[in-house]
Amino acid sequence: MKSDSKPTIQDVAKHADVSIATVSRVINNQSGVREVTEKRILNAIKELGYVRSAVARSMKKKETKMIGIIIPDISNPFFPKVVSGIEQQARKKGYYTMLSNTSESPIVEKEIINMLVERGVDGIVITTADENGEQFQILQDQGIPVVALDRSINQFEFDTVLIDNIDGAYQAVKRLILQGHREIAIICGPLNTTPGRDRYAGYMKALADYDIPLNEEFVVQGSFSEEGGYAATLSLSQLDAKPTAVFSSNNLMSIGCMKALQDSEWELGEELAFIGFDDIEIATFTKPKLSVVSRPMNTLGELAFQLLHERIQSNETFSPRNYLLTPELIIRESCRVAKDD
Amino acid sequence: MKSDSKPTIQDVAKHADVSIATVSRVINNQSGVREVTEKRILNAIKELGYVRSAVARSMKKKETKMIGIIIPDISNPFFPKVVSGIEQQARKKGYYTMLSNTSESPIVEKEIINMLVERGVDGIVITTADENGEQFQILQDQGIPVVALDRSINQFEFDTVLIDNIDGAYQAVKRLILQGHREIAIICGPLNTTPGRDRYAGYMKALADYDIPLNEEFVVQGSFSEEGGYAATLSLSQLDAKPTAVFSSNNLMSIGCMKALQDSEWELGEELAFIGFDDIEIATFTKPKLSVVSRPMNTLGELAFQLLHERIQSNETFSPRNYLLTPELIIRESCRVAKDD
DNA sequence: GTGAAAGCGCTAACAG
DNA sequence: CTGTTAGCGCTTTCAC
Repeated sequence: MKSDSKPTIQDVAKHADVSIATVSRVINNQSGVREVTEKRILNAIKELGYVRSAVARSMKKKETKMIGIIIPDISNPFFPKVVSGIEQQARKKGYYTMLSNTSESPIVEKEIINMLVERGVDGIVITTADENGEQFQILQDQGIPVVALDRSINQFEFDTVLIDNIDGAYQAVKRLILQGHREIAIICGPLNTTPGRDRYAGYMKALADYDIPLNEEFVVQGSFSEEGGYAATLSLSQLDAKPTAVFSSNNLMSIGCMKALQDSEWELGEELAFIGFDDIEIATFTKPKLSVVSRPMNTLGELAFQLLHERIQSNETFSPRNYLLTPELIIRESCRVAKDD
Repeated sequence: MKSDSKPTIQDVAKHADVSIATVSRVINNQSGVREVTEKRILNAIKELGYVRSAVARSMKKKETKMIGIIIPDISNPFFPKVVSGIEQQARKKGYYTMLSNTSESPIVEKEIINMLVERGVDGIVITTADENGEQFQILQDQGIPVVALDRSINQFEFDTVLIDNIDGAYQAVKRLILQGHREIAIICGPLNTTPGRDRYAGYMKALADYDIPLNEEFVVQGSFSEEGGYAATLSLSQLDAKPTAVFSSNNLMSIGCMKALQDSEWELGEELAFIGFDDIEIATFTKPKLSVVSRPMNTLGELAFQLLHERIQSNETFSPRNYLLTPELIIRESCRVAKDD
């Protein structure tokens, strides 16, 4: 049925000749309505094309059944995978998700957080663009449950679901070392992020454990992006004494790295071994195929929602839970080469 | 300030010793409030940690400043790009977006549409999973503006922003023909979707224009996914008389196709030319590099929001606008080979 | 079983 | 300039 203004519960009540209370009972599947009455109401609803207003409902019930998801880079395939995990669980529990993208901008992130608070979301899962920011104050003040995913949040006590980045990087670099490499470079991400810092730490730890002195020329840095990886690799390629192996801190950077390799005359394989953090689509199309550190992305998302949901449900406050998931080293071909043999 | 229940406009009014109307004026940046008063109110807001409830506001104003975005596959990199375009424009106009993923399920899509209607979104941009479905009835009934992106919607008159799929496929296949190929296969997407159908139509048209008879063995079909492309390519590879060129209808399918090529002994290059619809990350990592049909994804999104916004703003109804954007053929290496020379 | 009525927090006349 | 007041559409006691 078409009509100018959307029908309300009032209209339905009038049409079915009952009170709005009864209509409310029906649309909320509450018992205690005679079957005939219910049928009459259901009929009126259909005829009028009535849709219950979630806005009014939220107003009354003080819950929106919406959770916000904030990610820093929708173009990074890692996040869609994680988001799927969250969504899947959320749907099961009757929650809907609002996904927003900050493009790594703390300013945008702050705006989005405020927006979500205004909109009254029941909780937020966030991979922040600024781990030290003050933008979370409002969430704490308003008592909105938050789960930090993949990147921790300082100065605020939220639940966290992180990856053991140190271990992941450590395993990768260790592998490189055990294959005989000693000239191992790292393409670092931003060191003001947990993943950036920790992956670097894992690299350092591996070197230390195997008594390999740090060559500062082999530590290059960039943003978590293709461009970042490209520039870093290029600078590495211009070194007089090039490394024999490279560890890349991020999937996008790995792609940039591969492109740089193509553009310079530096060849993967004999000349250069490689392991990257996070699996990527191109990994099996390069020659040799890329070895990578892989993360359980779906699980990450599922777990994050579970923690969030527990907090939304519970009235009591309890101290933050911190989960650390273990990544897995997937060996393909790019680290088979032992240079010095 | 922490407090148990969130402060309301009432609390602020009391705290600043004014009426709620005045507070409302201030938080809405309306003129006509003495500066001292305003300061007092601003102060109270800060002290109380007050946040305006968008729920209550929406209830009163009958607008939510939210638009819904519905996409069928968040893992397909095409969509994040499009979504970025939408978001960018939306943010400029003060709208926020709710992104939902149907995973190509019409059932989920229907649920999401209902959810968005209940939530009172001001408009919807959708790439539907079911072009013939009835799920749009409710949108029409409620008078909610809709823009169909990338896939048209039958039986309902919504604005559309589409790609000229026929032309894109036509150009690609024509190119293959002009290089000397006559045994050209197509990996089709689902023929109950516009893109699937139209790309097939473009293929047929090119064959017809150049008097190449259709070989039905060269027409294989699958879902718009890696698996779909993989299976299709495999079946092609088992033909006694294999094609000398393949046109793939979708980015994910192209990836599957490449994987299948690796797994069979069928080699891109001398043996086989290739062009795929949509550019992909791996395109420059295969040997030879892949030629592709590329689409202006960002523009697609931007345009979609613009159309939507015009409708949201306007009170009058006007007949649907249909945009058709032109894709571009990017020639790399995978179609240089002319078999019969 | 069903209805009447009181708000949820806000905006927007309308008064003063 | 500022305050009073009437809803927006719904859920939820509390009566009957």
